[in-house]
Amino acid sequence: MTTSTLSRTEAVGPKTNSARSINRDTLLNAALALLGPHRSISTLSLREVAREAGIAPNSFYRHFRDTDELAVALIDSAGAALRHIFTEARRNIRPGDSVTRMSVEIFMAQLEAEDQLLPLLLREGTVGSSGFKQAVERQLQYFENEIHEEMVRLENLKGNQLEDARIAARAITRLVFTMGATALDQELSDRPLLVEQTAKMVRMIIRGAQSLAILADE
Amino acid sequence: MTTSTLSRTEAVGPKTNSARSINRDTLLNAALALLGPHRSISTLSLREVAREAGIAPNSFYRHFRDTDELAVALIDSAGAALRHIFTEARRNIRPGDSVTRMSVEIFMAQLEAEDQLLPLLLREGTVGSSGFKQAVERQLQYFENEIHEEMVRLENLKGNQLEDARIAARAITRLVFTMGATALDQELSDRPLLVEQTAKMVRMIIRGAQSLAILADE
DNA sequence: CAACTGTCTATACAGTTGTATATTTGTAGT
DNA sequence: ACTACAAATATACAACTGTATAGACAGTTG
Repeated sequence: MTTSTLSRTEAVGPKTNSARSINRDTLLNAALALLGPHRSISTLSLREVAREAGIAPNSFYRHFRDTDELAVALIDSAGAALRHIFTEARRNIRPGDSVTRMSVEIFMAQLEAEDQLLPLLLREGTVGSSGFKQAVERQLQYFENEIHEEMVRLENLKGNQLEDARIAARAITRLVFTMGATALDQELSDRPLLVEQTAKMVRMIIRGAQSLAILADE
Repeated sequence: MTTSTLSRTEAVGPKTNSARSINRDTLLNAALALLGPHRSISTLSLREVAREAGIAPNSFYRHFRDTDELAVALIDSAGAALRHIFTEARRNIRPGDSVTRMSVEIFMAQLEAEDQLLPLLLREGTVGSSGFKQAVERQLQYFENEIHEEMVRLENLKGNQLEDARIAARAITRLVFTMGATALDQELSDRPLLVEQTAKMVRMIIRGAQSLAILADE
């Protein structure tokens, strides 16, 4: 799952290494295991990851220049996996269901998923090296694009116009991610309420965007 | 400025210490100086702060249990100072001005303020100890409350009803803070555009909230 | 003055970190 | 089977961390 974006190198694998070969993915998984649900990537040390992966500290350099490069790879990987989950899940939505609520629910469900990929993306937006922050930003923009497309598509069906759909999509992305991050630090029992609130927020934005568009038409 | 919330202890000051006395504030300022515009609190070490403040490492313990306690104090202090700035600035808005746009502009202006208090609050929401994250959350809720009050007040004037004003206020707070954090990592020249976008997002939320309220009434 | 107070410092220690260097190991090619 | 080579390791080092311990200093009390 998490390996999909990183298989570039292993396809060219020069040696048919022994079964216990060490790739970038081994290290990524080790890092993921260390992170758990609350710890931040920036606190990972090179030695710690190497230890977890069962290799010597220096072997780390064969795969990543430093922990920062690993962090970026982790973000890219998590983002790709998540987007896959989302597009897959959205394909199965039956017509008539509330798309926004459905999406928010899928989103929040991922908070508790075993792989802990979403928390990764939620937590790490604002700290770290600039390269790292750019990686997170990139992933957010992918989501933003998908939401944008979805909005345009739906509104075309309804024959309405959406002014600044781009901005609305941006607002929705950021808002949902922020609320998700908030949810991470709260009790599990509070989450349904948060899902409800977040869905309502999203509806506010969509309706507000429509309303502003109508005004602009007159 | 940043000392307002922390003057508890110094008022009871037991000794008339020599002129170069070391308070919590001295350490807070040292930490602030080290942080600069991009560095995260969590990377501060006890020794580093002590060095910057010009005291021995162990003296740190006289004022804070650990760097985490200092971080919480820093957040509380920054939040209080910022809220003061905002309420002050909002008092001077002339009737007829767009409150939301005005507020967003004030907000974004604080991004470049010398004290760097806002960036502090924007950056540190999602990482760190749970105590620290709660401190940030607390500050966000203060802002949320103020926006809520403002919304209720304005909508009373217009005779409209606001459904879920609370949720709308929450959405606005989180969204503006997130967009602010995004702005921090972008070129200065891009910021006016971001201000525009963010203001529009806020207007979407407000209008969406109104629109949903009207629907609920029928 | 002497004793006591709280504040700050100096020294020290064990642990961890990133990385430079040299060495071993396992596999492929001829 | 022997060499060549890449991958992984072992050892080492200087820097830094948080903190334990003990001592120096100034100000307030008796």
